[in-house]
Amino acid sequence: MDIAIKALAALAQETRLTIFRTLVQAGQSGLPAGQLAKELNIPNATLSFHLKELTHAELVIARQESRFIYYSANFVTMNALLGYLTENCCIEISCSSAEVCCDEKIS
Amino acid sequence: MDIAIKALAALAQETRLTIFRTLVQAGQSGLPAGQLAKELNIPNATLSFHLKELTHAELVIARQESRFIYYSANFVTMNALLGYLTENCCIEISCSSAEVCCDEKIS
DNA sequence: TATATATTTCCAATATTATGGAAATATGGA
DNA sequence: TCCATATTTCCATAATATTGGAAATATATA
Repeated sequence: MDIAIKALAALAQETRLTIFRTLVQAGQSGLPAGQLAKELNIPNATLSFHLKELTHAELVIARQESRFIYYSANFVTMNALLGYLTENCCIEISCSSAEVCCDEKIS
Repeated sequence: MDIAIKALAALAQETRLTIFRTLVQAGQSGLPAGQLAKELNIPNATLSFHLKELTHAELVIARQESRFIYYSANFVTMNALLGYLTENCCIEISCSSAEVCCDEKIS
């Protein structure tokens, strides 16, 4: 539950939801911070703050690559969140296995 | 997106997530405010505040019944939220129709 | 109408979050 | 080592959220 709350809180903010959606679209490889900042027109300091929040909620993964830091969406956590919400929405209601998307079996 | 953010923000808070989960378990009929307060051991004023937040986010529905006000989970909004998250998590990834639960076809 | 019960509003204190400029830090290449 | 680039930390400010006690409101029953 704590994990779910952290993830929900991380996504419940326009700037961060936009960042996350952009990263989802960018796929597994993700994007470097600078490019994100340019693309979304967000000051570096602000972006850094929000990326830290997302990373702390484990919704985003950072990896260093030469002098760039690439950020990418963490589909595992997103899956877990959807699973949690689905379970807690479906209790005692015949709920067909609301299968979750974005399995790790990708690439 | 605005709607999603409101719903996420509403659920991203321990007290409210607990309230919501309790209401989900209570099913369609829901629970009166007083019983919720007793059950969860939350001061009336605090509960009222959070119920207002949840109602404002359309995650909860209030209906008057004699002198009680029954609150119940709004499965339609919850479905929409799950749909939104699923879509925005699945872009460009072969994602089988992650069918949503809790359809309104109940009762 | 008077009374008991249910719920909300009001209020003030406290805590948390968001923002962006400027300075600091890290990294790789010349 | 020195320089340019990428990213983060630091800081102050402003905005927003959470909490619960007390008073106000609504509703049903006698």
